[in-house]
Amino acid sequence: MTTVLVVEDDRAVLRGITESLELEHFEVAQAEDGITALEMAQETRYDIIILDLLLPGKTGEDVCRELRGSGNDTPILILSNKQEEFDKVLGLELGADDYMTKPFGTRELLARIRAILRRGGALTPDLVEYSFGEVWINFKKQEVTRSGEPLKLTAKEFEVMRYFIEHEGEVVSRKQLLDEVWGYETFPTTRTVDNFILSLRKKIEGDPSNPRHITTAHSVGYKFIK
Amino acid sequence: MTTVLVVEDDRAVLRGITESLELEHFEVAQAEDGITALEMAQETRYDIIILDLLLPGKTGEDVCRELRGSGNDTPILILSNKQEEFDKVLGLELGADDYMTKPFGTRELLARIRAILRRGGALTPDLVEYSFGEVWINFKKQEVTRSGEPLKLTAKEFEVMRYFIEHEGEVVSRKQLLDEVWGYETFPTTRTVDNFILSLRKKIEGDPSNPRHITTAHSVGYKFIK
DNA sequence: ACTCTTTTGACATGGTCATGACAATCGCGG
DNA sequence: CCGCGATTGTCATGACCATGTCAAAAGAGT
Repeated sequence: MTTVLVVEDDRAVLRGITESLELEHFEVAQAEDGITALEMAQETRYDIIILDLLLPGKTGEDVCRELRGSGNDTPILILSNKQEEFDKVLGLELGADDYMTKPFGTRELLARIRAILRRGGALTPDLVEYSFGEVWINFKKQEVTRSGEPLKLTAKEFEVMRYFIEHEGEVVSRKQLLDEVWGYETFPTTRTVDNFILSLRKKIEGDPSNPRHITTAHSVGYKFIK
Repeated sequence: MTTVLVVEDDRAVLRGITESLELEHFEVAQAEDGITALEMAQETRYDIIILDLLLPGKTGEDVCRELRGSGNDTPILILSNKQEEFDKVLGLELGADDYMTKPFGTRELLARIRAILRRGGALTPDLVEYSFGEVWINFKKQEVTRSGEPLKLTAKEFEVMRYFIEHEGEVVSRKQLLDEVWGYETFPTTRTVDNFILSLRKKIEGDPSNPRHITTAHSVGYKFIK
C-alpha cells in the first residue's frame, strides 16, 4: 500500500485530494499545518508528501528544507498558487521533486505522483495507447481514429476520455469528473460535462444517439464501456 | 535499454537530468552522495555515469579514482561548477571520459552522453541527416534546403528542429521544449517558443500559414509530422 | 559599434469552453 | 399503463483563452 502525506490548510482542497487519492487506493494521512506535518514526517515514513507552500505555522518551504536538512529524502510534491512562488523556491534549492500550480485536476496530480514514485522504483507506466470498438487513441501523439478515419479531439476531451478509460466499467459522477479533470478551484456547471459527453459521443460513437461506449447512468453519471 | 547512473547532490539538478534522460528513454539510477554512488557502480554495471564533482561524503574526484583503481572502466561524464575545478582534476589524470561545466542545456548533455556511448560502440549514431517533404537537413554541416534552395537556420532553430525530429509524431509541450532545448535553468516566456515555431514555419513550410509539418496541438503544444 | 540572434510585449484572430434555453427521455408513483 | 417531475440530450451563443503575428528591445558575437 502506498502511503501519502497531504499537507494543506484549505480544508476543501485537503478533502478533495484525500478523496481522490483514496479512490485510487492510496493510504492518505493529513496535516493542516507545517509543524504537524514535520512531526508526522519525522515519525512515519511516507512514500510521498504532497506539500502546500502556503501554510500556517511553518511554510511549506520551511518544512521542505528542514526535512531535507535532517536527512529525510521522502519525495516531495509542492503545491503552489503561482508559478512565481515556486520559481523563487526553486532558486533556494529547496529539494522538492516536483511541483504543481493551482488550480489542477486530480488527473494531473495523480500523474505526477505516479511519475515521482516510478522514478524511485517500480510502478506501472502511463497510458499511451488504447483501443475500444472501432476507436484507437494514442495519448502521446494525441491522435484518434474511428474505423481508420482520423478525428480531432480537443485537449480537454482527451483528458475526459483518459479519465473514462482509466475507470472503465465504473460509473463516474459529474462531480467526480469536474473534480478530477477540471480541478477543485474551478466550478463549471454540470451542464458542461454533459456537453463534453455529447461531443465525445458524436466523435467516437458509431451511432451517437445510441451510445455503446459512453453510457448514461441515469441520475448518477456516466459509464465508459470498452 | 541504456542505463545511466546520475550522481548529483542538488536535487533540482538531479531531477532535471533524470527527467530529460527518461524522456529520451534511458533507464536512470540516482545517487546523491559519493559513497552510495561507489556502491551502486560496483554492484551494477551502468552504461555511463554522470558524476558531479562536488558531493557530500566522497567527492566526484574520489569516486572516479576509486572506480578506475578497482578496474571499473564504465564511461564517466564529469559535471563541475567551474572550469577551474575540472582543470585541476584533469591534471590528476582522473580517467573521466568527458566533462561539462554548469550550467548546461539538456541538449548538450544528451549530445555528450551519446558521443561517449558511441565511442564505446553501442548506440545509434547521432542524427546527421534528415529529410521530410521538400526539406533536407544536415545537422553536421548545419545546412538546410527546401526544394533544392538553400536556407538559413539559426543555431537554436536547428536545435528545436532536431528535438522535433527526434520526437516525430509526438505532441510536445512548450514546457517540454523549454526544458529540453533551452535547458532547465533558463525560463524564457512561452511566447519565445511560439516565435521559433513561427520562424521555422516560415522557413520550412511551403505555406507557412497552413503548416503541414509543424502542427499546433491547441492548449497542449506542437507536433512535428514528417 | 555593427549585425545577427533571441526574447519580450502588444495586438489580432480563431478555437475552445461555459452557459442557458428548450426538447427529449427516464423513472417513479398513481 | 399513464402522467408528471426530474434528469439528460442537444444546440446556439458569447466570453475567454491560446495562438499567430509583427515589431521593437535586449543580448551575443564579431
